[in-house]
Parts: sequence; structure tokens; C-alpha cells
Amino acid sequence: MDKPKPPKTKRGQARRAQILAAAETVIGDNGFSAASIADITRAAHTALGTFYIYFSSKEEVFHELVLEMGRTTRAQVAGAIAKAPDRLAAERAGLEAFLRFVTDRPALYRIVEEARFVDPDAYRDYFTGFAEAYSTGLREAEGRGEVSPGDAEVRAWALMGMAKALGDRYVLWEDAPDIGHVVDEAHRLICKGLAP
Amino acid sequence: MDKPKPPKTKRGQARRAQILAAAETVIGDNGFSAASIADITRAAHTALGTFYIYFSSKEEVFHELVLEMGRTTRAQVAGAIAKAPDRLAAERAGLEAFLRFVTDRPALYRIVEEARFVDPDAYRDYFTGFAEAYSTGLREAEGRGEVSPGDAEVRAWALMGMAKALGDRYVLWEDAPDIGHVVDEAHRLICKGLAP
DNA sequence: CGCAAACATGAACCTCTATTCATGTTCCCA
DNA sequence: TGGGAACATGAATAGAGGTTCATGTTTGCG
Repeated sequence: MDKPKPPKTKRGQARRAQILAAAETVIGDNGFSAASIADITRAAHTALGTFYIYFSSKEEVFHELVLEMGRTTRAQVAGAIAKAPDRLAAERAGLEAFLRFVTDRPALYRIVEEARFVDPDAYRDYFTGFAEAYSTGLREAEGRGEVSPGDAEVRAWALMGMAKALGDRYVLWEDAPDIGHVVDEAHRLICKGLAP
Repeated sequence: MDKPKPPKTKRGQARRAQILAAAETVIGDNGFSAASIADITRAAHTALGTFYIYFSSKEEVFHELVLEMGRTTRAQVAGAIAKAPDRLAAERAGLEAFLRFVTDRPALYRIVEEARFVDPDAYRDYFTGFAEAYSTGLREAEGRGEVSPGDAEVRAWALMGMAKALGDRYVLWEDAPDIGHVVDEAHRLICKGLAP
């Protein structure tokens, strides 16, 4: 019932990481309820009971994975944006970074979406956190005159929604997605939409 | 196992509708796996076994609800768009109609989102169908010179994503949403983004 | 070394709920 | 209005899978 303490030995840390990685694939591929602990430990090449040394429940691994998605996406997007000369360039870089992230870790992306139902608080935290950072960026750009005045929060949510839908359609559902084209096309919309 | 035949008597039709409506609320509020058949029949003021006279499984009611969402949303949005003088006005009317629909039937909205995991084919059909109609509308508008040239499909998905995200944030998560303001703000983005 | 704490194992347990079914009740038309 | 088709009931069934635990094995420190 209690949250297990972090592992103390090298072996323990490796096992925990194995199980977490296996959970990402198994839950991402099959969904939360279809994925059984047995599936996860099998994919991690461990015994069933080992799972409960590192996680107190199925919900807890799931929660952990949502947090990981939060850390990773934000780091990825922030890194890509940092080099951009202005906000409109940042929009492009951020969108592309996001879509590439979805390409690399599709399971993690699906897990966050399923969190809406499995772990609603984590879902909300993930997106409101993201939206706050996004809004701040837009407000600062507005101050510098790089984008037209407007409600930064509404814009942030609208733009996040665009990115999500494009990820669904052109990354998850496409065998050979042409991310470049999608980014170009979407960015034209965004540029003109936000332009001063 | 087989799909039950449609009810033949008035009473039967009423019962089926009762159960379907109850399923909408119960599944929408608690999610697919947390919602039990017992919960649904209790909410419908019927016996447990009655459920299986009208539906062959929990998955089947769910599927039915996704189809209903498809029919209803599209009718709603199409109705709102019909009166619009041009495409940019249509975008506004469509977005507003969608957000009002989410306000009215939040449970149904959540069910479609959960379909991504519970009934992936239905989910895909729902959105690709919607996207096709949307793309066609944009292409026609482009032909009339009402919007700038561009990849209509990418645009359709981007705009659908905006609507979804705004629905999540400002309808489902807000006690007293100011739909008018959100629509205004988003529509400015869209107008400038699509303008010729 | 040697031993206490960490970690590993997988069969057994236990709960939960989707689905069935044997037994009534109601409907509707010939 | 009588009888067969439709519909209603809820206790019993059945299966799945999350979680526990008693029994080993490994690790790392003094």
C-alpha cells in the first residue's frame, strides 16, 4: 500500500528501470486495463512479485510514466525553443520538437492521453503546467511586439490542441509521416494567426 | 454474443433508450472500466439482466454511444455552419456550436475521447469522417477565394485539435465558462491564419 | 569472511464484475 | 380474449487478474 522506497543497490535501480521501461511499452501498446502486471513483468524478464518491490500498484507505475512524459517533453521542447531568434521561430521549433518526440516515444504519448481517465489529476497537472509555460512565453513575445495582442492563455491551449491533433493524425496514424510538411503547413497558419 | 435485434414494442424501445441514456451518464462520469453494468442498470431503474436484452456487451453500448456522438455533433455543427455567409463566419459558428455541444453533453464528449482506447476503430472513424467533411469545406472555400491556399487536410486536423483543447480546458474544466470570449479569441487566430 | 538488509520468485488467494439462465410477467394481434 | 412472442428479473456462474506472502538468493558493508 505504501510507496516503496527508492532502490538502494545498483541491481535494484536497474530492475526498477527495466520494469518502468517495460510498463511504458506494454501499457502504451495495449492500454491501461488490458495491460496486466504479468505482461509487464514478462516484458521486463522478471518474476511477477518483483513488480511490487518497486511499485505499490498498477496505478503507481502509470503515474510515474505520466510524470516522466512531463519532464521529457518539456525538456525537449524547451531545448528546441531556446535557440529560436523570435517567437514565431520558436513556435515552429517547438511544434517540430513535439512531433519528433511523439515519433520517438509513441507509447508515452498515448499514456498521457489515457491519464485523462486513469489519473485525472496528473493529466490536468501535465497540461496546465505546460499551458502556463506556453502562456508566459506568448506574453513575453507580445511585450516585445513579436506577436499581436491577445489572450495568451486561450492561444496557448489552442496551439497545444493543434499540436496534439497533428501528432495523432500524422505521427501515430501514419506509417511514414512527413513531419516537415505538416510543420510547414501548420506553421503558416500559426504565423499568420499570431503575426503582429 | 450476437447483436440483439432492435426492440419491437414501444416498451422495448423505451427501455433501450433508458439504458442508453443511463450508460451515457455513468460511463461518461466514471470511465469505461469503472462503470459496471450494475451501475448502468441501477441508473436506468431496471434489473441487471435487462441490459443483455438490448446490448450484447459493455463494449457494444459504448460503441453505440460513440456513433451517437458522431451523428449528433455533425448534425449540430452542420446546422450552425449552414447559415454562415462565408467560410470565416462558418469557422466561428462551427467552433461555437461544438463548444456548446460539449457544454450540453459532456459525458458524450468524454466517451469519444475514451474510445481512443476502448474502441479505436470507432474513434478513428469518428475523426477521419469529421476531418474529411472539414477538409472539403476548406477546399471549396479556397476555390471561392475565401481562404488562402494551403493543405486543407492538415488545416482541418489543426483546427479540430484547437476545438478539442478549448473544449477540455474551457468547458469541461471550467465552472462558468465564457464561451463567447473563448470563441472570439480563437476565431481571431483562425481568421488571420486562414485569411486570403 | 559473515551476516543483515535488499532483492527475487511464482503459486495461491481474493475480489470484482461481465455474462448467463431459469423463471416469471406483459404485450399485442388473430 | 387467448396464446405465443417480447420483455423483465436477479441469483448464480465463471474467469480474469491484482495483490500477497512464505521461501530462497544476492548484495555490500564491517
